[in-house]
Amino acid sequence: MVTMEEATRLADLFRLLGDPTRARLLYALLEAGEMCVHDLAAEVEVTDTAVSHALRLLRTAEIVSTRRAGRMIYYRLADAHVRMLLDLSREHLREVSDGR
Amino acid sequence: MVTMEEATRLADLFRLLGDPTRARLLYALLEAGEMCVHDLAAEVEVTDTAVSHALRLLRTAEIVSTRRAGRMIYYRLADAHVRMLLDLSREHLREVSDGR
DNA sequence: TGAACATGTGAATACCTATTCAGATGTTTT
DNA sequence: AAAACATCTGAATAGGTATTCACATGTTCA
Repeated sequence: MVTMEEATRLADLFRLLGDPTRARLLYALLEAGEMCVHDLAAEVEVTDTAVSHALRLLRTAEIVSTRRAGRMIYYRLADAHVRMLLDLSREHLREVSDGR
Repeated sequence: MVTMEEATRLADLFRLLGDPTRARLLYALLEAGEMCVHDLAAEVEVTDTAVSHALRLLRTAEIVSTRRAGRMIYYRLADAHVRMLLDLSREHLREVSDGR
């Protein structure tokens, strides 16, 4: 069973993935493994500031984690569950798309 | 690789799951298999109208599908991918919660 | 120490969206 | 046909949020 509180937290999780910028950031990380803010901004084609705001939300929710190296901060997906979630979703979408 | 268009569609998918009402509806369906609008409204504790609006979004996105039986319309999760996605997410959340 | 670089922060705006209300559609029952 | 029921629809409002701008923080290198 899923309690109301649990449903709220699940919705919170999904809502974080439910933004094009954040989704692109996460899939970029899924592919690359690790990236710094500036490179993520270039890849996703938004400003550094927007990326920073987006990453903060993902960091707070423990969807991504960080590693500092000099003045750069490298971001990566937090754990295997997140990777599986992104992977499964992408697969789902591609199979659904096939049927068109 | 994930194209920009694909990322947009993935975000669209996640955004639909990223609302407490819709999340509760989906997890109710994951458990029960099939439910009519009125029972869903009772389970999730919102008005029939709000449920109807929510279900329309999920239906349009092919996340749920329907079956008419008399004057009632039964909703169910559209496919196995959706069920896996919900299941995996719930598992993720529960494991993360353990670490507190 | 100071300049250049990488990232983070806070406030403001503009857009999006969930819910509500009133009423419409379609279905069954008598 | 009319009443009762189940669901849907459209418009309006209220609340949330992504982006931008200006600036702050922290780090390296000369």
